[in-house]
Amino acid sequence: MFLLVKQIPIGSVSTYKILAQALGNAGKARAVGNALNKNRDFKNIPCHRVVRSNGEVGGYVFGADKKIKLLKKEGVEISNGKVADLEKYLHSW
DNA sequence: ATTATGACCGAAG
DNA sequence: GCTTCGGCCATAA
Repeated sequence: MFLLVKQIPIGSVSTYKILAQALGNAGKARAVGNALNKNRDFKNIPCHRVVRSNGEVGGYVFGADKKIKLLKKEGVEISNGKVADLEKYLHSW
């Protein structure tokens, strides 16, 4: 799964749900988020590009605000703690 | 083995 | 909009 997250290009995001599907484990989004949380290999993995299916940024080890800032920095529009246009920035496999 | 927790999701009220 | 609930799975104690 880490490889998948690593593949997310700059300026794009993905959701826990989609990530789960990409792994062939639809409906196991919770496990995905859990894994990211525990591992938090921000050295290798851009966890900040993974958001909730409803567009909310979700959580982040260093705080959701940092996550948002990073995303905005990469060109993803965030408004009110949510991705402005999820469809546009969504990256899926 | 069992229990509890969590960066989740969808449906229902 | 909101909250609650049931269901999912991985990890830790």
